[in-house]
Amino acid sequence: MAKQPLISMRPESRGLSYDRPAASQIFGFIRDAIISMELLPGQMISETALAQQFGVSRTPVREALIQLSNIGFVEVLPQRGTYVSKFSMEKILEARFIREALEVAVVTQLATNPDEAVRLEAVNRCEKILSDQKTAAADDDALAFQNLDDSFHQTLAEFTQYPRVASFIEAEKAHMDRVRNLSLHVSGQYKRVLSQHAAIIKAIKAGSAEKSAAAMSVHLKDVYNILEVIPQEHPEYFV
Amino acid sequence: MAKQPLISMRPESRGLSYDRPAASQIFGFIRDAIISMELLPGQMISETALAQQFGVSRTPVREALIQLSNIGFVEVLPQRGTYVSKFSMEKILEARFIREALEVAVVTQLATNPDEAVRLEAVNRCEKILSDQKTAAADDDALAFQNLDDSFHQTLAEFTQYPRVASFIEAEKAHMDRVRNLSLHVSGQYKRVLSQHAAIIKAIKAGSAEKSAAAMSVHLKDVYNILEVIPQEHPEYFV
DNA sequence: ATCCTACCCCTTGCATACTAGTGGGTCAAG
DNA sequence: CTTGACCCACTAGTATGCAAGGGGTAGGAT
Repeated sequence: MAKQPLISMRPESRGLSYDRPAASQIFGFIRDAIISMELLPGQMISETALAQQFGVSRTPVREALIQLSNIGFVEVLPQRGTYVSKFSMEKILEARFIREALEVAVVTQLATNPDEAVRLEAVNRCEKILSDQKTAAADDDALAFQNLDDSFHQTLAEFTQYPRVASFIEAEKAHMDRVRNLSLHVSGQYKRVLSQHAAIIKAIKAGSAEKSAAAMSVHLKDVYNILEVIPQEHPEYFV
Repeated sequence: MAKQPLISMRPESRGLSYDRPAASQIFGFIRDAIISMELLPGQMISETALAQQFGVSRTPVREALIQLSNIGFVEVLPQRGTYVSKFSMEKILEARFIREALEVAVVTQLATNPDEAVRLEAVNRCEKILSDQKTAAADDDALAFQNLDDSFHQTLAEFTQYPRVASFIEAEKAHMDRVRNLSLHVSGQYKRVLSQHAAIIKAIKAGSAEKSAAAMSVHLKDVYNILEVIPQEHPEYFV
């Protein structure tokens, strides 16, 4: 009997593109499936099953899973199986710590950038995103809101000119998005996030490193709210 | 004819341990060889050659190389070869930026830790390392000095209780150690490093987040000195 | 002499086969 | 009914073979 596929794929995306390494594409598929909670914490994901589903051999799947274990999304237990990582308070706080460290450094560098034109462009682009976010909040479109939140932080990171900084932030952010996607507790949070983003922009515009850092720090500590309710609502996903 | 082995191995370490995945062990071997400049930037390292040398198949070697490419130590060019990454000013500055962001956050957290006993233990352990470092400097033992420098920063990072923070710092530091190992420009630097470490300890002891962060920031910006001479001395290792 | 072309070797990417080890399920003994 | 041993199915780790493509080289044409 055919098992339930681990990852649902639309027909047009069932096949992998031929002009890019299969392992890299598979990595992206699984990562997105984990972030969106399509693959649930604690769930076993077999190399063989994924290989059949993607129509490839175990080798590229295995390479993708190794990469995912590096960023803490799965855990590979030799001779036992590969499992989607469960949440743990320690790991979430760790991701938050790393992300805050990086993002504080990002806004500090940006706010103290002597080239005012650069600061202005950053501010303009972030204000555009913020205004779109207000629209998304008004429409109660949580998905769009979250994507724009991503854009906001990525845009800031790109101004460091250090691509790995942006990718690190994205990776650490993903850990928290995963938790956030457990339930849509965002309705009441729209307003707070919007005002926090506005405060960050304002501080950068003013060229104040201290205020920028403080505003970012406050913003990123906001997840503590969620962390007080979610573990109790979904204890099965926590270690 | 037998080619020159890529990595020199002592007889007793020529074989891999059987109770640990081969890929992981090989990863460590190659990483250390790259940091110590035993494998030179730009040098080609073939999967086949390494496999023969370690007495394994290409598979575990390949997995190790993929991991090394993730941390930017090698570059895998499909159908062309795998090469030890050359230095680039951008990548070095990027590593420095990430490391500063993390280490500043580390000492900030430590300095503001309300539990004074924890601060005291951190200070004590770091002072012990610092005193060993003074001995190493007096003996002009650059290798010991560098190892102790590692210990100093790792010890601080461990006090965050976030293991990934320590490993990130270690990884970013490795990029700079690689450059540093190009030549022993350290003789004149001993004194500066020692006083900078002392300043960091003093600020933590005083419980001042601002002073701790500033002291760490100054310390990590010190590499700029090296970066002004090394690229000119070894242009062949830079892109 | 120079340029172009065809070929061949070597590279990584992927597929397949095999090994060792874990955990569960079954069956028999107490 | 409980408990223990054994067997089997399935896991990840590794070995090996094949496919596809890039690059250098040799040889011929101009």
